[in-house]
Amino acid sequence: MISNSTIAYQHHDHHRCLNAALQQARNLCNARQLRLTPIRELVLQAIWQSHRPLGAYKIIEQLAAASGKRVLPPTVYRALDFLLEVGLIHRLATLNAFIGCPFPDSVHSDFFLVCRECGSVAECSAENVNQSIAATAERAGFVVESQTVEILGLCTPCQEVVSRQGVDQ
Amino acid sequence: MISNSTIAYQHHDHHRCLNAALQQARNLCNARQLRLTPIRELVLQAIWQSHRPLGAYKIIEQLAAASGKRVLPPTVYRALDFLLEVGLIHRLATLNAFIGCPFPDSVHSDFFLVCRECGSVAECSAENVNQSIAATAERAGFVVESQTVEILGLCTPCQEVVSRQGVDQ
DNA sequence: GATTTTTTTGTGATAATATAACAATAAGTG
DNA sequence: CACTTATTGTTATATTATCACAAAAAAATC
Repeated sequence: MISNSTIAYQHHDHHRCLNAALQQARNLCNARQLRLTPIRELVLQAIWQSHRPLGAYKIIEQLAAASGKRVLPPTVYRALDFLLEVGLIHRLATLNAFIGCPFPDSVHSDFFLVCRECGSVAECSAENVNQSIAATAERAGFVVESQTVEILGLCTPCQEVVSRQGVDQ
Repeated sequence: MISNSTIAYQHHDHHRCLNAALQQARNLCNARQLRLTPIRELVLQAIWQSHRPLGAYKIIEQLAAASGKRVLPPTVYRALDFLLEVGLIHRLATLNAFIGCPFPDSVHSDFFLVCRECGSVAECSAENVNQSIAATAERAGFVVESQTVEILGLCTPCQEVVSRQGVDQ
């Protein structure tokens, strides 16, 4: 299992996440002769502000607030399309929002653990999940091409918070 | 594994699906003292026109075309909310569309096999998938509350069609 | 280095999906 | 019947996403 769940839900020096992500993105684009233009990098940066997924219009607000750039929807969506294509970000279908990929170098079909309390999302790549899906699909005569797996629940820190609230009531 | 994949993707007498679904819905609502009002039933009927998921605005068109009813979005969305709540339909996050539940009586956490070629969707309930997800989530210290699993690929009949097209080119 | 081609971005308009707020009606209850 | 609750009607609007075409920037070619 590959996962960033131990980091995503805990207090941590998030600048390191951000910087690592940006550096990885630059390296990856360099290696593949892709252009990480200023807008694309700004969008990626906005998304990596936290481990909470960000909607396209929130990104627009972010860019306006942080860098004074006023970009319009098509520009942001084009940057998002690029980042999705390259694998630097993912789109969460259940949230209509985007999140940075912590391990963009390895090809993986992954799933997401969405905490309903703090909103943070961790990404997991687990072979047994992929295999059980593929096996079950096969039994139905179905050939898998891509999968969307998004799990809603509670991360470790929020489990405590919620159970305390339960006790208090 | 519970699944309607053998029916959904094949030619079949779909009236039986439709009638069975409507009858199940009436029984279920009766048993639970819920009101399957005309609009709710019409919406359910529209959704069960096929095994292809239907968007909310397509449902509105359907109702206008089939029964001459001109309903507005909030009405349809309220009917959809009711049907979702009761478990008579599901919403597919990747498609922003709704599909009838073939086995609404049993509580299940299920996943969906979406054929990219014909658009039909089968529903599967497989314990091994749920277990592998739960187990992997647990390893990440995450408590699962609900899950969204949508698989895109090719159903059995469409595999043949697509491979023939490949040969022809 | 100037010209051409390709890629990327800007801009206005609009499509597609979904909800808020409040009024009107219908159904259930004492 | 009077009253309460649940459901539907209606207007307006929020949210997410795309189309079409012009402008600008970068890359490729001569």
